[in-house]
Amino acid sequence: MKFTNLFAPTTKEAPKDALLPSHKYLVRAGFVSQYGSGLYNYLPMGKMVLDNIRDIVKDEMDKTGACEIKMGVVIPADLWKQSGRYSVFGKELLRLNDRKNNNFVLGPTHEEVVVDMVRGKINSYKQLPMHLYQITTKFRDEARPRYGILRGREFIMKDGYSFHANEESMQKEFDLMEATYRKIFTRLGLDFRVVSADSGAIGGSGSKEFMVLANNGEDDIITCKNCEYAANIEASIRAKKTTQIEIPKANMAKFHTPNCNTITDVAKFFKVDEFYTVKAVIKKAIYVDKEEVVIFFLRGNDNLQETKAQNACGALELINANEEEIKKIGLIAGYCGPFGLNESINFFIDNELKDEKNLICGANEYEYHNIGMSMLNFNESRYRDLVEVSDSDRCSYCGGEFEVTKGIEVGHIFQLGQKYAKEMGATFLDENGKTKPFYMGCYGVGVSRLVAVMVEASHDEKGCIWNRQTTPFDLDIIISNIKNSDEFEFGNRIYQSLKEDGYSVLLDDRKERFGSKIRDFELIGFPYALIVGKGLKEGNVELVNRKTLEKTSFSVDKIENKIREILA
RNA sequence: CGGGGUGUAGCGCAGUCUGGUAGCGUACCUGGUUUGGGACCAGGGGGUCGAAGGUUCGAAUCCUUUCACCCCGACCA
Repeated sequence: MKFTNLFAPTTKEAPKDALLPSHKYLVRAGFVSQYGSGLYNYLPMGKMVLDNIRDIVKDEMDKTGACEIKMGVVIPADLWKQSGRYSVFGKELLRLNDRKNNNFVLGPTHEEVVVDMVRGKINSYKQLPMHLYQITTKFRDEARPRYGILRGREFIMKDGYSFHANEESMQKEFDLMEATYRKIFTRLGLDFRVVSADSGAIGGSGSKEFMVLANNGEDDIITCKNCEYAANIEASIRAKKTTQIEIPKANMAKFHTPNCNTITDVAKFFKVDEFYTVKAVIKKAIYVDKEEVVIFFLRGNDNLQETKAQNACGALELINANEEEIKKIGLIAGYCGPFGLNESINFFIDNELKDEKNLICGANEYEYHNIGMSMLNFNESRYRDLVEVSDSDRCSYCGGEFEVTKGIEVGHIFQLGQKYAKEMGATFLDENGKTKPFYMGCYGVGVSRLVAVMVEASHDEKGCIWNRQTTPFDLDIIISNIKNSDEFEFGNRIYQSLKEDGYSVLLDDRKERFGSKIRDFELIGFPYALIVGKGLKEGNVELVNRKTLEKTSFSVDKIENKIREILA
């Protein structure tokens, strides 16, 4: 490709709203351009990178025996109603009507479509397992798109769906996909961690996320400094919290505690550690058809993990309850405790409080707390894991210290089980001729997001630094001055020769000054540049390594073999 | 969805308070001189000032409505 034929509008200045390096450089170097909130065009080089990533993903997927398909973007709402997700998915699901006023959605994910596709066509255990995947555009109407293509509304992902006759087969595929994803991200050259994750609205269990560690990540990751344990904070577990501080032994009693509506005040009042107090977090849970106030009880020195809390009560969403709502059901903010609650009130208690004694908690009476309380006699179903793990906690596997880091999610694999097949009536006959819903797994890779992640993981103050796996071109041949006929001819000759042998080269034949060309090379970030310039008079050209910015001089008769050797 | 901000040439911005011929940098076009780190000289093109309505002799500027984009938060299979 000649630069004069390439549409690559580079700029000196970044768009004012670009914050992250990946956003700035992808726009400045002419890889992508924005045309609406969370909507981006891929310019030629952006498309090349996207295709390079796509090819790696496809290659590894095909090796596992999965089949590539292509499902539509516009989906009849009825399919989403069958699975029940039409009402559950929330505002990220863009709903629209056609001319006949029928409801449709733009596909944010394709479980419904793929189940509908195989329903009635795969009807025997002999046809299983089967894995179908696609690499295509999705749409999620994000509340707040940001960070360029890292969190766009329209994006490209690889989503695969596997069908199985039993759980073992599903788990085997899950493990195969974990191994496959490791290969994909390793080939891309990324530093990633596989973490336990929350399954979110998609449902299912035992999901794992693939996280690229990055300061600009949107997810909090807990990693153990000592062992392999790593988890998204939404799903992380810890060794049970303990304390050396003396137990405030006391008989059950009620105390007048004026002005003690925070845990700090209560602990101070009784001169005990916050560890021995019970915190009540009052939330309003939103369900498909109703709302209710729910209370979550934790240790005074723990914080509520909202995703865990949401999962505990099965709500679509948790919001803060306001004072009026709290009052209305007879609760007193600041003095709320688990004992003596009205039977109609829904509440959950953190697992770690189970059977604990000598606790201080609100008495559900204005300015009164109970002391010497024991967490006995609550129904087992009240107990859930609710705490937010922090870096002061210890690993439940090895006792090691935790570290909290930021990560960008680039892959997520789920064991869906029979959820979708049951809801949508997708069944097969097993060995005994019995009707069974499929077991399913689903597996996603954020292909367009990876374009940004590659830059986020590899750039410097001058621009992008692409690796050989993803770069649009391996080599940029810079003709310093196209009016110098020797330079122009030599540049063209070596370009033709390499191109004919299938090397990925770009010839910068623009009528620009040397400075512009070298800066564009650094901004765009091809792995290598060949400078054909003033050294040519002495029979020399220079090879530049983008990563190190080192320039090495070679004689004109050796350079081509050298390049062939490097790019081999 | 809550709080805040910004819309003026392709891009980055000034002008708005205090109404009076729409500007600067950069990019672009033409000619010339340059040619190893984003050159210089000369000439030139490009705007319904986000949109609609109002006040006024006169609106980028004042008033009302509206749309878009961005930031913080909530949210994010």
